Amino acid sequence: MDKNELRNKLISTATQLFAERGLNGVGIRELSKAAGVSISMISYYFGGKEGLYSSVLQDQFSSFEHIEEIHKADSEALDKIEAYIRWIIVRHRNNPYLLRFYTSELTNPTQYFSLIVQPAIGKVIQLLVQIIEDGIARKKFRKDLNPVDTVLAMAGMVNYYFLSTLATQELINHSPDRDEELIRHYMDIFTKGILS
Amino acid sequence: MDKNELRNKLISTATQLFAERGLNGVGIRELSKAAGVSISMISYYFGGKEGLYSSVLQDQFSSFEHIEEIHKADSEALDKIEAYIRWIIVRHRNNPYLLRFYTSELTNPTQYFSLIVQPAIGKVIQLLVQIIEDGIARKKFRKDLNPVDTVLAMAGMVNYYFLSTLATQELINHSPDRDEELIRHYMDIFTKGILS
DNA sequence: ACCCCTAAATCGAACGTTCGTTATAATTCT
DNA sequence: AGAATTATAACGAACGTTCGATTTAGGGGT
Repeated sequence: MDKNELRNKLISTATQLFAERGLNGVGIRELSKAAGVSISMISYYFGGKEGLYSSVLQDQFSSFEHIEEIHKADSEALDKIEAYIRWIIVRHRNNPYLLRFYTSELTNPTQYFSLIVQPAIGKVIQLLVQIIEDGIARKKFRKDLNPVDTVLAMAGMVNYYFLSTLATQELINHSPDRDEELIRHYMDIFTKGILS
Repeated sequence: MDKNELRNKLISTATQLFAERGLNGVGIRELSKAAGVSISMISYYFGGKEGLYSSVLQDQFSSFEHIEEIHKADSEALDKIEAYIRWIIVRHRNNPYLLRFYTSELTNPTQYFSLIVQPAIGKVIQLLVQIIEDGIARKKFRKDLNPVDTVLAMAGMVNYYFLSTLATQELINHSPDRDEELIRHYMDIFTKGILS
């Protein structure tokens, strides 16, 4: 048995339960039972329930660190934007729980927001702002764009698609099969607008 | 003293506390003390803590019922879209707590989601889809738009601006003074895209 | 090879606190 | 008088943490 198997089992179980019902919605008895581990292991490994939550958060937002990969050396601003949209979608597909922690921390920040969440989000936004500014400087994009607003518009479009899943299940097909179509569609709207 | 003053005081206090810390993050002792009301009144008026939460939810999403006002008889699709964006912004300005319940119920639905939240959101989306479809039919909008995706893109842009407030405080000014600029800017991006 | 010792890992029980609810009696208002 | 509201206490259940005991693994002495 791996030395860290128990630790990892706790984190993966906690990720699912905290995501589904929130930090205060899950007790450590239920959590440890679901993980098949003794209740005391939570304090032993993480210093307590809050420590476990912070480890979960750290794990969830660690995916943000690889955002630089969007910068494919010699690609154009538009390609980078598409790469970003693709990156968000892949992120949500690979980790359906991230959005819960994301919105939960943005609307009800815990003490770990400024240490874990804010830096991760800030890094991405900064990078995207640079891409937009670059596009404006090269006269690819309109020069009257506010870079930050523009970035939020783009990020909002994509993230909201996943956020609204529960409310739009009967209106559209959310299956990954449609992701490519979605990317093309959102790129189209974002670059050319909806006017004919 | 109004007969309903106590009831309203409980709802407004609960709205703030539930929004800030979630249903499970607030105890009824703290809640009743903050409202300046006896603890037994929660069960007396609402049948318990959950009942109070459901009343808060109902109150929060009641604002969605006046969405029809966007339909100014003889206005164009574009004007209706701007009216919607304006309506969202006013809604968030008037009630800074709504977004918390909105995202919380979308990512961690309680038993009241399908009764209160889903119908409210569904109604708005349906209306917006009609607007887009109408615009397409009148050849104002591109005919290759997927109406639902388009609506989500628009709603996402605006809502995400408010959702991301905590993470973008140091990047942009979120004061209402800038709302008109924001509306013009988002209308611009949404209709004409970012390309120059 | 065997035993001993230690440190880490793991366990389940118990602790004191807080939870939401309910009952009761006193008080205030109409 | 009667209704509304109060404060308080009690209830069992659940909470997060802690503690002593047990198991496990490995190294050193023989």
